[in-house]
Amino acid sequence: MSNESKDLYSYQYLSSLSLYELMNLPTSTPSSYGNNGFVPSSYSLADCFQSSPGAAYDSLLHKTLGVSPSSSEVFNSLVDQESKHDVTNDVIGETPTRVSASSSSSEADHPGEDSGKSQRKRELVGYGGEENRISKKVGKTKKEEKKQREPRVSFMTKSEVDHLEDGYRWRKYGQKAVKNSIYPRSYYRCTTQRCNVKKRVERSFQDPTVVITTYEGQHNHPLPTNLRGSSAAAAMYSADFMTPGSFTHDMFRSSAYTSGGSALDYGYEQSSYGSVNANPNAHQEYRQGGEYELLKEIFPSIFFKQEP
DNA sequence: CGCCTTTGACCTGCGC
DNA sequence: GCGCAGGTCAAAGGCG
Repeated sequence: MSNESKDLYSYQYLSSLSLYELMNLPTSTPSSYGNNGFVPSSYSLADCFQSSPGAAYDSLLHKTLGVSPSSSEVFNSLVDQESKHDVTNDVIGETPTRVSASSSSSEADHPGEDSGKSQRKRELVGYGGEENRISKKVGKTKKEEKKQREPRVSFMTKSEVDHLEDGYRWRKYGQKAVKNSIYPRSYYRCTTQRCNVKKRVERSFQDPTVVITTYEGQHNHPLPTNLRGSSAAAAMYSADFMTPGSFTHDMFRSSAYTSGGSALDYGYEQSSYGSVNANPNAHQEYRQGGEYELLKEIFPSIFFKQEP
C-alpha cells in the first residue's frame, strides 16, 4: 500500500477487536469492565459471531436496527478483526457509517513512550493519565507496552457537528492537520481526574458529513450529572458508566443519525447542537416495535439504565 | 476566577 | 540518519 493511501485511511490502522470482544464490550456488564479487561457476563452475543462474524454482524444490524447491511444508508458490516486490510477505504467511500473497535496495537501512535524530559513536564502538570504513563515506563518492554495499550473503539457518525456530546466532559488538548485531508483531527481528554480516556475526532475527507470518533481507554468514574446542555444524556447513563467511551450508546446513536426515519433513539439528547437529534416520534414508534425488544435483549445494560 | 479552546512547539516512532 | 506524520504539551487568550 502506498504511503498516501495508508495515511489517508490511518483510521483503519486501529487494529480491531474481534467480534467477540466487540460484542462483549460494555454492553453486558459495564461494572465488570475494569482496566484489566472485560469480563463477559452470562449474556453474550459471542456465540452468534463465532462461526461467521461478518454475517452475524450483518444479521445483528438487520435485526436490531432494521437495516440491510448492504444498504448504503447505514452500516457497513465490516468489522476488521485483526488485519490492516484496507477495508476502510471501501467503507468511507461507499457508506456513511461504520463501527469498528480496536485493541490498541496500532503502530500509528505510541503515547506513553516519553522521553525523560517530557515525562518530567507531565509530572509537574499532573494529568490524569500520568500514573499510567509512569508505571508503563517501569520494567516493561516496548512490546509489552504496546500490548497494554488502552482499548480503542472507533465509529463513524453522520453529523454536522464534530464533537458529539456523549455525556462525559472533555477538554480539547490538541488539534492536528491530517495529511490528505482538509479537515483537522481534534484530540480530547476526559476532564475527570485520574481518568485518562481520550478521544480523537476527525471528519472524513471523502464524506464530510461523516465524523470519525475514536475513543481510547475506559472511564473509571460515573458520568457527570451536570453537563452543560446534556443533562438528558447524563441521566441516561447515570445508573452506571459505560466503557470505553460509551461505545454501545454511540454505536447505536450512530445508527440513529444515519437511518433516517427509522431512527433508533432511546432518549439520547444531542446537547444544544440539535441537528442530529432523532425525531421523538421515531423514538416512540421504535419503542413500540419488536426491534426495540430485540435490542433490549441484546444489550440489556443499556435499557436497564433507562428505568428511573 | 475557573474552565475551555487555540495553536505553535516539541517529542516520538516509523519508513525509507 | 533523516524526514514525516501523529500525538502531546503548555502558554495565551476567550468566555461565562
